[in-house]
Amino acid sequence: MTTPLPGRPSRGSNSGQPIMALFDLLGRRWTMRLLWELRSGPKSFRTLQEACGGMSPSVLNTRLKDLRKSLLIENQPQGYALTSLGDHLMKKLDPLRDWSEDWSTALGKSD
Amino acid sequence: MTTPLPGRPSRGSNSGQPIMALFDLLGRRWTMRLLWELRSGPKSFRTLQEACGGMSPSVLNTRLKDLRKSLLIENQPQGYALTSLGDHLMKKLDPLRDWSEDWSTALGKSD
DNA sequence: CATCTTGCTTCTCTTATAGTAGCGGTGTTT
DNA sequence: AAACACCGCTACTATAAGAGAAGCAAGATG
Repeated sequence: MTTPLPGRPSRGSNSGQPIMALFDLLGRRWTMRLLWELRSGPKSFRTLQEACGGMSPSVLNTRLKDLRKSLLIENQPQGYALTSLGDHLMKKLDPLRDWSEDWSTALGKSD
Repeated sequence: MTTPLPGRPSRGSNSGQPIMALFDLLGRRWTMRLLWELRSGPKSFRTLQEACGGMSPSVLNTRLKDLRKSLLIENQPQGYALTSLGDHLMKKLDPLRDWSEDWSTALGKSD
């Protein structure tokens, strides 16, 4: 499957609106999780794989490719790392942590 | 597949941390998109389907089920609508629209 | 009665992801 | 040099998720 990028139609959207491309990109298994794991600093391919519970290397590789194409991560000597663009995105996603706590409570599974 | 909920292990995470369950839930095709479409008010099954470019009714149905279980949407007389919980989540996701514009620019596809 | 819309269900086919194995390269230790 | 340990992958098969078309039962409308 092709990497979803703003400016060109994505899955279920022929408008090419950036937000739709973003949902298409993030709405794939492991994508948000991977970015989340990289918040704490660069990680190697295998470290990432372990951090994600032994996720399939084939999928990991395709995700890493997509995220690189999307300029959200880059391959540095220390390993894969968020770009400043990716870092900004994660900062936008950060409030989700608080929300998910409330969510947990609402569902009566309040840890 | 089972609906990911906080408090129980989700795909790639045996911790049951709410944020992981959230990523698991949102990291599925159409999920974020559906919530996004409901921001503007309640929509019927078929309206939603059209809004999402004719997405498969089978998938739509399972997503709606999942989102109801997760208390993010509910079935009202006017159609499917965000719960207050779902509405709060969308407010947290709203800054993504701005970010995606910057993203678009960075990729040189500035609309 | 006939016709429309709505919320689905059922079916088959294709695509995405999981899971295991292993390669070639680099660096370090013996 | 040989052995090991790591690295970023690639190739393969098996299963699960999603696409796409058809249609059905229930309710409203003519």
